Amino acid sequence: MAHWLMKSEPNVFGWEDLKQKGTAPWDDVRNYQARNNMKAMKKGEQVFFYHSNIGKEIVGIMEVVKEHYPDPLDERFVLVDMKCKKAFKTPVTLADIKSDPRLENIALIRQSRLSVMPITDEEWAILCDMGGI
DNA sequence: GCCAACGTTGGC
DNA sequence: GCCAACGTTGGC
Repeated sequence: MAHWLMKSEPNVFGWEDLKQKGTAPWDDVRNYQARNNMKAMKKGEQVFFYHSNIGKEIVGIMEVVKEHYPDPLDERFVLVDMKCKKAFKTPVTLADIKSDPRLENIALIRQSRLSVMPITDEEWAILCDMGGI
């Protein structure tokens, strides 16, 4: 099973919004690399939720409940449905991630503008541990 | 508010 | 197909 990370600005759509809804479509991705990653997501895979701009931290884990389908607003792109799974006990900040040498190659740092990216199994385990779960 | 990184657009 | 101009993301 692959692992992923998705970014959202919490003032637009944050962890609390997903928690309240339970399940929600992940929309507004307008970048082909990010879209290709969304297309590769399989039902049941786990995804970190990262708050960009405000907070700059991983706040929890969600799960893919519906694999990619066309974006009704733009057929070049796709949506996936995500379910709120588990909040981190302690959010893991970008500063925390940058200061850990084990995470120096994480896509979050290496490709700072990418909004949907794969996370290695090793990175996943480290980040879950840092998040207290 | 600034700017680096980088993706997209459009003229040629 | 190249590349300059431009727009966007996202950290600082």
